[in-house]
Amino acid sequence: MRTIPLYRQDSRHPQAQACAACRERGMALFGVLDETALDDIHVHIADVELPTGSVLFDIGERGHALYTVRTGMVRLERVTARGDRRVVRLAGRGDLIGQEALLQRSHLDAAVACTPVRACRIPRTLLDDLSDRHPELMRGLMTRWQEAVESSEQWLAELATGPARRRVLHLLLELARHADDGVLWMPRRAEMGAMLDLTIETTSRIVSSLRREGVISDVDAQHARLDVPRLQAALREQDQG
Amino acid sequence: MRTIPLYRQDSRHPQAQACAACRERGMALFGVLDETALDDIHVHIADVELPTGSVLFDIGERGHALYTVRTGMVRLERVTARGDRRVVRLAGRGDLIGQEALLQRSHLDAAVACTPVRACRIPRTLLDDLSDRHPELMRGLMTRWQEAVESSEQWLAELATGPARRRVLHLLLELARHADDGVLWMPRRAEMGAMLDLTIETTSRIVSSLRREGVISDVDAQHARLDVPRLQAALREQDQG
DNA sequence: CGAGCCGTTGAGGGGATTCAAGCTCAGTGG
DNA sequence: CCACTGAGCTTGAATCCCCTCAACGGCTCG
Repeated sequence: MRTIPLYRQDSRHPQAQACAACRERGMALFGVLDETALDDIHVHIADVELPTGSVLFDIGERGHALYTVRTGMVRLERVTARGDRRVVRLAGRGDLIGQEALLQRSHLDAAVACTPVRACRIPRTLLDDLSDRHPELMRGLMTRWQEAVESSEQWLAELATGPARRRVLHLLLELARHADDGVLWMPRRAEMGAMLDLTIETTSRIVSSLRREGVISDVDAQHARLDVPRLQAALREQDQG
Repeated sequence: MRTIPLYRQDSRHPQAQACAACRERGMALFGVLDETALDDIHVHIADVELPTGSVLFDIGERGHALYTVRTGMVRLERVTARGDRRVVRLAGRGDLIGQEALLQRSHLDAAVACTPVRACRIPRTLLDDLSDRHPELMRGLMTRWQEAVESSEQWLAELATGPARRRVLHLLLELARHADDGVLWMPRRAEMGAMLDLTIETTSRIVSSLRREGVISDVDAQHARLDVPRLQAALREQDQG
């Protein structure tokens, strides 16, 4: 296991430790940079803490920063031509959001904290500079972009397709991917509705029935434990029967 | 209006003319390159013609090339966990597809020609080389990637949301964006179904009724003319009433 | 001419929405 | 202490939309 150099451990910038921790997990965008380059950038990156409901950026804003999510969940949502909210993607630990800021474009969707969130705010100008001096960064950026495409298409294929029960089951799978200790975050029914294009009532009925079937069990109002084998079984029977 | 230099007009590489034409329209990925650089790349790029139904790349393939669509429509589709086809995006003139090849990743969705297609096949290795020597290309690449994200999220928000009629109307709008002369390509009912997650019968019923209402009128089996104002009106009434 | 594909239309059933009522729970103030 | 309130969740009943099953017509092609 790599250890953090001493001079970095008690650095004047607490951000240095945050960046180093990310690097350890191999999830940092700046993982490819060498240590001296890393030391330069901490000052520009802010580790922000956001309570549930905070807006990282809003629709139409000309973005000045990108964010890497460190903990918690962020939803990316937009307003349809019809006028209702539609969640198009979820971002969790390690995900990069707001890339469009790099292109000086305005955001087409809003990023809202679904849970308390810690994120690293990376100014656009920093990345502009870095990408000149460190072209090896580009590959990481492209990878993040591709991951956004894949995540969005995955969402379309599994969470926006088929009967309501199937969509809820797949949402639970998706939420489980982001759960660290077996306990997953349960969105409110209205939020699940915005994610799956269902009404509050339908969502509630399905969640209740899954609870009765033992697929999920409540931990508290916002968290539940998931019985993955049962969920898989439910999905199989759903997809064939 | 810019004219193509003589030496390029009767170049040994017919591709030179194709590339120049794209550049004229400002849609070329390589638009930022200067002319000598352009001359170098023609040899590597192939202008391919594909009949309806051709597969540009398939799910799971390790991609070796990217494609810019010059004419026609390409659908990007994948197979859901449930086992059915789901179209997640359409690509038309000027769109770049298959970027994941750059990252040496395998394709997560298949690209299939919906109509006769002309496309430029750009080998991965060419772009690898170019991005070293011409870092200004990166911005264009990132823009294309962002466009893929936006297109996929747009698809999710408008074509996968709400009642069937609304979804069909929005699909027609999307198809109209790619129509050059007021005549748009009408997919088969089964394809529209795969795009909107509807059955053939439901799709057929809605299309028929739109025809009766005068929103669309057939040109031939595969093409129709669209009355945009009526479509807009139909959408308004759909979304409010 | 029959076979097969595609689109259309009908009838019936099922699943999601709508409308409505009741529930729990936290916060508030009498 | 407890009624009051409002927000969020649940459940029921009726309606409507979409799917399923089925039949039929137009068209191409062997």
